[in-house]
Amino acid sequence: MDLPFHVASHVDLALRAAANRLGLAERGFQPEVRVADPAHGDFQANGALAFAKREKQNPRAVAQQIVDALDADTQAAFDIALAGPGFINFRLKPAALLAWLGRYDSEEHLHTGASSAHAQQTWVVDYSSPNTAKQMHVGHLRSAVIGEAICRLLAFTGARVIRDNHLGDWGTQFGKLIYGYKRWADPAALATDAIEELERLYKLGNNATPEGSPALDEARAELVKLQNGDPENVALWQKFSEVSLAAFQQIYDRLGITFDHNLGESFYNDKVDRVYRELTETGLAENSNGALVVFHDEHPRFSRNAERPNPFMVRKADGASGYASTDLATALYRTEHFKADGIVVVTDFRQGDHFEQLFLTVKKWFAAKNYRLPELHHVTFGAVTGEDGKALKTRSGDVIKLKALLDEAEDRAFALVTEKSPEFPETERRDIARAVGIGAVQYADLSQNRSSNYVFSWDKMLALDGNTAPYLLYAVARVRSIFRKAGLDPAQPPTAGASAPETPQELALARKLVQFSDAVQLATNQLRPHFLGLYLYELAGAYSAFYAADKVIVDDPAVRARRLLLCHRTLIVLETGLHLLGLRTLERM
RNA sequence: GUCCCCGUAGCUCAGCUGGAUAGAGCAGCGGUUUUCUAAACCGCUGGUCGCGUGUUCGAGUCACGCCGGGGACGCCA
Repeated sequence: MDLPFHVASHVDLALRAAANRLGLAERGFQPEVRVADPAHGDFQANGALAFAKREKQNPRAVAQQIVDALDADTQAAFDIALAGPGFINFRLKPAALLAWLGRYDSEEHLHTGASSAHAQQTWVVDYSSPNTAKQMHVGHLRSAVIGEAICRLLAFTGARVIRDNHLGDWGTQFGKLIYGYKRWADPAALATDAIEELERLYKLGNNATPEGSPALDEARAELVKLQNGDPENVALWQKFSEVSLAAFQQIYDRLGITFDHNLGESFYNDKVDRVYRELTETGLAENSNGALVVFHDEHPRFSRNAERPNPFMVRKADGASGYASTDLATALYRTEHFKADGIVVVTDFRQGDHFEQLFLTVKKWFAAKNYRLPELHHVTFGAVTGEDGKALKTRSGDVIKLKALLDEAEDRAFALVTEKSPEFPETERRDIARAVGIGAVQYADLSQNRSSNYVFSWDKMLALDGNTAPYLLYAVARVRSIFRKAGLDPAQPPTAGASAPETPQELALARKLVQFSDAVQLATNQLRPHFLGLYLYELAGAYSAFYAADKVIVDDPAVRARRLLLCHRTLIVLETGLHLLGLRTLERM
């Protein structure tokens, strides 16, 4: 039989069919299939327990009944056993493992297998989103890294993904920047490191315009001129944006990120009037102290009756738009223009309230106007701290620039590569250092549950053991090394005549490989890339154990072919998975 | 005051819609290489899952209440 990519869903369907034949389905039987502890099997179904309890029957008897009613193909593919109070354990037989591995033999076929989950869907992912005229710093790292991984996971599972960089390119800071620029801009500095110079000019402008000073009035006048379309200031603002994007792109190139759009806040300037109008005419928004706000009275936090009311500020009392209004306009634009089925916004957890209010408002607004409502997800993440638990800073207390952080990662990785593989030519060591260093920084973010804070530690992320990028990249290099030494092309492994996995390490590795589909599904459904990272770590561990126990290049052709097959499938799954997380893989290291 | 996130081994962290004996890495102790990358592998040691009550056949996971850390709370984003 042909097992599908996602074997757990086959088990689920087979159990449902069996329950249906027994008439249990209409009484509410749910299989409850999940990946099992390897001690028990590959998958387990727990549904008989709850069902039997509800029906006041013996759970083991119910489970046995269902097992007996399973179709012949499923019975043939799995060793099936009852255990404990009524668990049904499924263990893929070696032949079935081999059949699955035979079918999913390339990154492309893995993608085909996974792509039904979000087929025909469009997802807009809003991530990174730095402010223009400033350098990206360490605080921008997580959104970029996590957001990119989520994009790749969604695309791998079949979605059309639109990467949208929602730049902070509009706001009061531009008055002060223009004020500073017009007085102190240094053309030479602008030519060499424009963004550095813009930061300097903003600081000068900010320091020169204290509260209540005439200079502040001048800066505000510059902002008003910009907002009213003054050609000189608009040209300056455009220059700031271009310079900023060019600087950001240098970072994005190193992280493997390419945005489809850079629709910043300024893009929505002319789209907020419609938001005001529709929220007012639908009665969702109201005037409060001169501002246009939305309350959500059903929600204790956002009710007008809350002890400290926290309304959603759609328009400020002075008539200016805030980010609530641009975010509302953004949600509408993504729905209407991109036809988004899902919208994902990746920001840190401190903006949780804002997005909760935003989504509540969008739901009511779209319902009132009869607009189609996409899935809305706010993907949050915790803070990055130093090993002292405090915000990450340089020794002198400054914010760490992202460029400097990535440079240091590469430098440290280069020192490691040079220590471990001094015989490699320097250009190759530099290249390896880029993949290992940047990958270590990315993977440190991705290997951990994004909800918690994470402690930034060079030693941990560059460690050669544990759940780190170097360990995973090393596993890839070891697989490739076997093919290289044997003079074989890993793109065309000689796996014909492979026998089914046999040794404990072969079986454990084969089982792990089949579970790739579960890891992808879990990581994508929950928008939590660390589930995939954890899986890859376990896979690399299973491979290392196999590597130590079972020699691949042996004389027996059937054994050699099956071990090469396992090596090859490990290679494509590891590489596919690492690429999904945004890492670059290596030939050797 | 209201709400959100976090609290699991000495340290850093996994633990998915409640499931079987709570798992890794580091640190500590002990092994493995005439054999495909030892940047590896294997074993041992290490836990009142912050505390309490409840729901359940079953709770690290759910509910409620405390304790501790971080955060948000009207015109910044």
